[in-house]
Amino acid sequence: MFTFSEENYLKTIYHISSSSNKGVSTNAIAKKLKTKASSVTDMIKKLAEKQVLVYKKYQGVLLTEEGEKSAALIVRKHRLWEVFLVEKLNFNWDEVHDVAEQLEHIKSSKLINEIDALLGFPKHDPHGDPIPDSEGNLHQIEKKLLSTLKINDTGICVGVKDSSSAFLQFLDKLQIALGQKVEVLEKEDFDDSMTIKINQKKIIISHKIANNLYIQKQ
Amino acid sequence: MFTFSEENYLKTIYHISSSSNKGVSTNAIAKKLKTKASSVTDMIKKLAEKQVLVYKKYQGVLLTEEGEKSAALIVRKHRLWEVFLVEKLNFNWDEVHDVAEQLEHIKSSKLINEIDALLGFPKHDPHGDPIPDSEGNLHQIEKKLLSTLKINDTGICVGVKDSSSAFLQFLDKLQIALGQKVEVLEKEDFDDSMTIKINQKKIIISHKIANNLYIQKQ
DNA sequence: AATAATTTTTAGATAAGACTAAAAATTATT
DNA sequence: AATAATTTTTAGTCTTATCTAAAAATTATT
Repeated sequence: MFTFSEENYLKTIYHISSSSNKGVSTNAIAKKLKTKASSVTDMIKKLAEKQVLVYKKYQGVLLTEEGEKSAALIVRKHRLWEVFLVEKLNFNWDEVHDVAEQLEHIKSSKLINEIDALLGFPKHDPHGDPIPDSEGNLHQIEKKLLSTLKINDTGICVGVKDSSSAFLQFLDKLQIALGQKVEVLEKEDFDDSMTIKINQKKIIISHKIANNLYIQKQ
Repeated sequence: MFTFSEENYLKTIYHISSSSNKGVSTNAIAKKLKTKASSVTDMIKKLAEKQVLVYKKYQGVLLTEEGEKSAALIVRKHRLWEVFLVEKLNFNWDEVHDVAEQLEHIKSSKLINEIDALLGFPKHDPHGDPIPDSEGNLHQIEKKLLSTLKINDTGICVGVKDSSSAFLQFLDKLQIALGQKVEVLEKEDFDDSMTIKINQKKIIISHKIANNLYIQKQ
């Protein structure tokens, strides 16, 4: 069993290592957790003793198989709670993060399995991120950033890279939602903006937007 | 905002003072929280500084109006979560306590209000205990212990005094549930056992059982 | 009312998790 | 290869919430 704080470290290391797959640096962890490098060093030692990660001084850390599973199960809980909040409790997708951040630490396997069942065993959270199964395995779908598509490419909007409240609310305003079909009509070399057709409408979006929307190509 | 631990103290003091209505002693708190009297003294001082209770050395404590409201809102969360677990997630009434004990500390007024609405604004938890409203007000119904009824008295089973897993499971075995009509047929002076009619059946129950079942008299 | 028993408080210690400041190791730059 | 810049670790401190042991106050008993 892990403490609140240990779980947050595990989850953070899990997220960082998914994007790089070499040792996760002390500073990277500190930055994500908004804490100090010295605090990270302390906690890393503790987690290494608990065998959930491998730590060599100055070399960063890597999760062990057990650590990765534990982390995935926390992420699983986080994402299932997010779906629950949106599907059952009328939360908007930009309101769920902070609450899920608390709910993910509740210890009860029956609880999370029943939530899973109540929701019909969803595979993705409201931001399109995959939900690990009860063994901690994750099934990633193939997706690309909208910014990488070429003119006339089409696809389905399946996720967001940036899930900040500000970005999500902006998408709401543009009436862009996951599941919608997207077609690239034009690309502007000057500022990398794009004209796309989405939700029956033709709109111009900046590179920053296109670079934070995941598309599943057809 | 209160810490986890502060909330547990508040809740405990709230529960103890509801049954006595004079100063709550250090020892009583320590006993309920399974901690030491010295720890209680420390925490009491902290809570007194936060103005949620009044503390005079050697005199026990009393919640202030603010403290009572805060405590009631924690109890509200606890009981709403219990209803949720039973009504929506297939928990049995003897399985809900430990999980609700965790969930009651989640901070989000939207969350608890939506849960309340999802459940249809229930007034009682699965053990028959009243759920404080969002202002922290509690509407107690009139109820008596079954053991105090006389021969030929009838009523509705509305709550349990002891909500230990063991007792609840025992009631399940006897097929006794809240909402059922009860009639007292006989009382045995020798051991204070009773013969009652409940759920279409005539059964004999010990004093200990009768003394832990609340009845609303008709 | 004096003594005994109990309750409560104080004093000092410990563990978890965070911090600052300084030292040590690593990486980058000239 | 030497120095500079950066990263990481160590050492020591702080806060929260707990504990034990002893002292102080209250309550009960003779």
